[in-house]
Amino acid sequence: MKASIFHLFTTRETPAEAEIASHQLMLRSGMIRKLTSGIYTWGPLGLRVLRKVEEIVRDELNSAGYQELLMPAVQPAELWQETSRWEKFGAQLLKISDRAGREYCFGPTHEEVMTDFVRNEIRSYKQLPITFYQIQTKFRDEIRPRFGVMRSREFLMKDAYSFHIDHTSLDDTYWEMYEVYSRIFTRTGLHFRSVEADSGAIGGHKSHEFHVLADSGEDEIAFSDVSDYAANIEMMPVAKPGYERPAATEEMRTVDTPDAHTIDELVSAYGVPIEKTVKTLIVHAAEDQEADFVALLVRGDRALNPIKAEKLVQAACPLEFASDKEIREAVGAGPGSLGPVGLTLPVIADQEVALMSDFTAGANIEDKHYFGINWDRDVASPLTADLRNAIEGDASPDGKGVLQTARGIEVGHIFQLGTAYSEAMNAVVLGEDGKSHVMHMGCYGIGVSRIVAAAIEQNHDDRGICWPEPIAPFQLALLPMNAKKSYRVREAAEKLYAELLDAGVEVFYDDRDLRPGVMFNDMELIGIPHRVVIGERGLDSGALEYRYRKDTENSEIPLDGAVKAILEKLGMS
RNA sequence: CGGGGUGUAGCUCAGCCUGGUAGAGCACCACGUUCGGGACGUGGGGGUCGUGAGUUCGAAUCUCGCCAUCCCGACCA
Repeated sequence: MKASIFHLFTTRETPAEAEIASHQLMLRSGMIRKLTSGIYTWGPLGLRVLRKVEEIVRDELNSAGYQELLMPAVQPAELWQETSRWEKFGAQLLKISDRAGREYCFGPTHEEVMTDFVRNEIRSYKQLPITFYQIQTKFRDEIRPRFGVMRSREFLMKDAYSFHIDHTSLDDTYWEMYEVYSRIFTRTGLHFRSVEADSGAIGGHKSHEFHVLADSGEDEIAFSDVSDYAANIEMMPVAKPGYERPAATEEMRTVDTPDAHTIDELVSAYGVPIEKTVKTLIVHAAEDQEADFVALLVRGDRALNPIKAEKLVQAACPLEFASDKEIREAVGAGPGSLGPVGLTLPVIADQEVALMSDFTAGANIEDKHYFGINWDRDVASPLTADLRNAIEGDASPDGKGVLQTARGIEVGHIFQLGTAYSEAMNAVVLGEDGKSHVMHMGCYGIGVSRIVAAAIEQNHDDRGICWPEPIAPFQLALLPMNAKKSYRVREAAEKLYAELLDAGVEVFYDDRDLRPGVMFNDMELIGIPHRVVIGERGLDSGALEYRYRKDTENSEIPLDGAVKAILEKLGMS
């Protein structure tokens, strides 16, 4: 590709709207342009990267024997009503209607359409298992799109669906897909980690996420420092503490605490050790409960895990915190003065809280706390559950080692759906026994456009992007110095360019009449992995200059046999 | 949805407080000088100042509404 005919539009300044490195660099390099909130155009440069990622995904899935197809983006409401998701999916579902007033949505995912396709196509267990996939534009009306294509509303996704006669077959394909995903992410050249995950609203049984590791990631994952055990922090269980509750040593007493409405204030103003504090969170109760609210207790320095909390039978799902007003009406005191003693609401304590003694919590009286509270003596022992987030240093739930944490960007997710959709949509096949069987299903997603952003997040420096070679927009940048003035340079560059193209190299030949500094900066910004410079200086000594994007020093390549030497650098010989 | 911020040229921003008829840098066009790490000079094109109303002799500037956009939102108990 010649730069003179390629739309390269780089900027020196960082657009004000971009917060994180990948978003800034994608805008500065001209890979993407925003059309409107959460909706982006992929420019020629960005599209080359997107296509590279897509090709790796497609190639591995095809190799595994899965079949590509392409489904409509616009889907009729009736299909979604069959599974009740027309309502359940909520505001993320972009609903549209046609001229006759018929309702549709722009597909955020394709379980319904795929299940409909398969129930019409597949009649016999002999045709199973079968897996279809597509690479297609999805739309989810995110509450808060951000970070460019990292969390956009319109995005490119690979979604695959497998269909099975029974759960055993589903399990086989699930683990096969797990391996395929591992190969895909390995091939992109990114550092990733798979973790056990919450299957979330989609439901189902088993689920794993694949995360690209990056400090700016929105997800936190936890893993054992010695075993393979890893899970999203959302669902990482916390092991029951192995110790007994210490005996009470203090009497419970009421303390006026007008200055303490937060745990931090309690600690700083009254010298209470934070691990002796308990915070009380009031959430809405599930509809079938007698009480309207439930109190959840976690230690003052712990974070409530909302996923664990909403799985409690007593709590509403999705989790909803009580408002200030509701708390005052139900308890008689406001946030900042709440605690288990004298509380008339059902109480569920984190398992660790139940083992605390001599602790401090709000008195349910405005501006008062109880110090030296002990279970059984001052207040009945509560129901307990695992309610808090795991943190670094906790024992690994598999009993091996301690947990470490890292931040990640979720780029892949695989689920065992079971029969949730096939049952609702009556997707059945005839079995060996001559009877109808509801098919078992798996679904498997990869955020293709998100991978591009994640790759940059993981691979950049202060000069720009440092593409992993498998997904770089070009392999090599060929930069002639002052070609307009020097016939020799121009000739040599043109010749080398032609030879490299012949050899199948994806070369970006910068034939623009620009000062060298501009070329260097552009090439480093857009992150082309290999760079070859041709100048008068080098031609005099019979050499080309070579530099790898992540290096800081040049090396020389003899002009004689330069193509062969370059191919070696590119790993193509 | 709640809170906060911002809307002025393609981009980054100044001007607004204290009303007087729109600016800079980058980018773009032309010419010249430059030419191995984002050159310089001269000349030029480009903005109904988000939008609607109001106040005023006069509004980018003051007032109100609307729209768009960005950031934050259990961690408080």
